[in-house]
Amino acid sequence: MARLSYDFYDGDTIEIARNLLGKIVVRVTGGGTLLAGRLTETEAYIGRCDKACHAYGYRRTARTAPLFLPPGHAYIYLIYGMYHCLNFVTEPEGEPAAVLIRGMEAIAGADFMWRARYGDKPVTPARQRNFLNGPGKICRALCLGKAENGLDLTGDALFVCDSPADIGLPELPPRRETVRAAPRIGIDYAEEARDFPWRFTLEPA
DNA sequence: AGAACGATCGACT
DNA sequence: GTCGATCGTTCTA
Repeated sequence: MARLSYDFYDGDTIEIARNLLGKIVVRVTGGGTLLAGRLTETEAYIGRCDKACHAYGYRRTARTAPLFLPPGHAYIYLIYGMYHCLNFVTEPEGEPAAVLIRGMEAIAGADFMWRARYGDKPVTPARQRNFLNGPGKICRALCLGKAENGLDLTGDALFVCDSPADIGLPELPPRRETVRAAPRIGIDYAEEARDFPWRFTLEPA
């Protein structure tokens, strides 16, 4: 199946965060279930210059080690003791940086993801609105946790492709959309980096 | 060894 | 809008 290669991730993190919007994240679970979502929200984190990045100033610890892997790997960490966040490692190897995956629309395996998020709870408008609009929710839906930290994004368990056709699904109807840049969420401690407009969302034009 | 702190979420006023 | 849950990671000593 066609997927984005190493080269896509080997570059400027902000550019990649924008370029990821509209792309299809594909996850194949341990049980072989195909899950996919269209990316609608991302954030850039760059260790070299960004106090909000876990690897700010090239800080290298057990947790940040995956950020020093070559571009095109997954960085997944536990936050607030109960949620995981998925990132794609970017920049040339040795530059710790990544794109946080914050939002997507279900493309494949929606029923499986719903169950992973809500169990048997019934469908409600509120749950539909809040289905996949946060980093912790996405990891829950895609069954991503500590075990998947460091995964190679050119492998078969987790990757990104340009369109649903790349995984044998029908193309989506074209939509008029624009990219909005805004300050990132939940990093008020990060001093000047708090205001960097490195959060990108895909919105109706 | 102990303390402080989250790149969040869902329940609730 | 506010607030508590919950625990691994990191830092200090």
